[in-house]
Amino acid sequence: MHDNAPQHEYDAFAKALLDWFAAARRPLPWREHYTPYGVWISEIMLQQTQMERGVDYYLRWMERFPDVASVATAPEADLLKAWEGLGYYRRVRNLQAAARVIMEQHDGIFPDLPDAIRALPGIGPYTAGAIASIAFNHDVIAVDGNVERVFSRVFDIDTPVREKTAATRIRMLTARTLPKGRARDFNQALMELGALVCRKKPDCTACPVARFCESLHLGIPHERPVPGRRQPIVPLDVVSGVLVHEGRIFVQRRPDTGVWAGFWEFPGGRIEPGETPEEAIIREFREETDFAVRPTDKLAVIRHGYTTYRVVLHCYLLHIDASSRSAPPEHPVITAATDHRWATLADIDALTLPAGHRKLADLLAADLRFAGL
DNA sequence: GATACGTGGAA
DNA sequence: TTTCCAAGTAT
Repeated sequence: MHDNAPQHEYDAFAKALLDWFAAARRPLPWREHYTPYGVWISEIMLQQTQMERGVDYYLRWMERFPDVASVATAPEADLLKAWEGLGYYRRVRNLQAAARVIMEQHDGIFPDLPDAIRALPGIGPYTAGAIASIAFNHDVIAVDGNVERVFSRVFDIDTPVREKTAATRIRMLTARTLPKGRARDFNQALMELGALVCRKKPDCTACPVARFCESLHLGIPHERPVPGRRQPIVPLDVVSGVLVHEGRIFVQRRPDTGVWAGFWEFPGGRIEPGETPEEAIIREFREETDFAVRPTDKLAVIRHGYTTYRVVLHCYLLHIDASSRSAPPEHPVITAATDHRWATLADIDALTLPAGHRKLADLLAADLRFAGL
């Protein structure tokens, strides 16, 4: 298709897409009946998150927090725990902030006007459009990564879709294609097509709108969308220490800003150039707690990534080094945290940990050496 | 516009 | 194993 195609061409595209969606739509829990609260939670949860992972979290969340009021009044730690493992934890805090705005400024009723939805914390242009259309069937677009991919192929857009010219064009094309009164199904159909058919490796033989697709006609759908500049991945070697003293494990709470804000963790940090992991963990504990520690065992090497880092996490079992001056166990000198605890494994299970540290905690729980803890 | 912000699945 | 990236937002 071309931008200057006649309107009936756009309409035919929309009809083919809607007919396909009616048959191919996946039965997802938030599609059983469209409630504003359910659509909101699902949309926030699925931001930059794969569908399969989202479903389990969604069902547990709805069980635990069935409405806006329950989110507004819940302890933040409970919300965070329910979100543990999903990533982008700022979403949780924004969720609660938005819930409180809805309770206080909208009488507890989820707003239906696009501008009012957009004004809520954590809701940007995509999510505002998604809620306004999917929950309320308002005639507004919802352009996410799927829609950008689909349209970059259908209209053979040869510049990166995130750059302004292409982004503006895609939104104009989406608005022109959207059939009045059908935004709920149309927006979901476009995303569903991107998720099931027009994927990174497109399955054009199964595509209901193949006859409209310019890049397919040119034989280059796999060359669309044109990738933008990507951030380099930074490899990082990190140490983490499980300090055991009198049957308890030392954990600390991260600051309220930055990555994993407010999360609990085993102390540690980056291995500096020229440093062994053992030297690094001793230094980190001295810096962060003023404890003198002695590594007694290497527990694991855990690989995980976060945002633009690829981390190798070297994990050590530690004890207080009686031969060195150390802060007393009950009075660490906390410099990198807002709180600390001498915890049992059951305590740790109930805290919220970053994924890498949660893996370490799970290893401890399965290790007979820690059976009494 | 660039960057911070997580995680695990897929290839 | 490494790389890419999935229903983005805030700053």
